[in-house]
Amino acid sequence: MSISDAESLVMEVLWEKNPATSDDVVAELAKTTDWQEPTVKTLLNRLLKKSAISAERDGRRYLYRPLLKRADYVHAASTTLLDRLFNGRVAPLVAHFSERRKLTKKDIAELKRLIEDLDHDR
Amino acid sequence: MSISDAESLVMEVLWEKNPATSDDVVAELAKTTDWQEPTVKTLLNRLLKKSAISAERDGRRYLYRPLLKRADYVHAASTTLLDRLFNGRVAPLVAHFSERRKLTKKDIAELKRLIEDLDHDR
DNA sequence: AACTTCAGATTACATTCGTAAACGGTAAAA
DNA sequence: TTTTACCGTTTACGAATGTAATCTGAAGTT
Repeated sequence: MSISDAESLVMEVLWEKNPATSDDVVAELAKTTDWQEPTVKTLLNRLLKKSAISAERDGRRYLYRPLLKRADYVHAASTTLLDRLFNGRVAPLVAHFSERRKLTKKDIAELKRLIEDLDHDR
Repeated sequence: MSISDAESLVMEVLWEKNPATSDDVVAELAKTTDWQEPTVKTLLNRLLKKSAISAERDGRRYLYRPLLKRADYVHAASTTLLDRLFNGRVAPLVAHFSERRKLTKKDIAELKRLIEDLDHDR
């Protein structure tokens, strides 16, 4: 069962603030979307049904927590993209962005360090 | 108007064989999916409507050609993912795969060369 | 000229998604 | 204790998507 785009915005909020009440989530998403309260509640419920989050009663409300870890979600999404578009490999993606001149100086510096470190400790 | 997952498989075929008849596409996709002929034709029509491909009459059939370039599609999809998950930057994605030990030796070698080249010609 | 075939066009239909309104029960207030 | 408010639950509904069957018209065959 996969997380839709809209649902992933809710997950992002919970990854930032854990746990959160539905009001927290509504408030946070109001900053970046036009979603009404019922919309956010629907998304919370769909995520519950998918076991991507948990809900623990706290008096009259619930505290929602992410069950799915962000890193795992990121990994799944990234791997899917790499598989579909770059034969599952990272270097071709970097090459693509390089060709398009979309690597910032910062990117290049970071990549350099990364590669050096990798080369060393092995 | 965006290209759905199923539609993108049709595009991949057209990027490989350009132009292609619907039969070509059906035959090619039969290797990797269970799709019936009408399914593929529906997808071709939806892509036509989206102007992602063109159709030129050739006797009784059509020759289909991609209008959308693969590199552009790849770029749009990759950018969307980077923006949503890595603040729009490439290096953090590479770092993520590095942490997960998903960089192959080949990746590392290629990245090294890439970075060296980038460092030089500028 | 009538019959058949084949490709594209039209129609179909269940599911997921985005977006939200309406309902209902329990805690708080009067 | 009756009323109100609030929060979660249920229902809604159009658009997109995955998947395909059926219709139609023109081309080929007899």
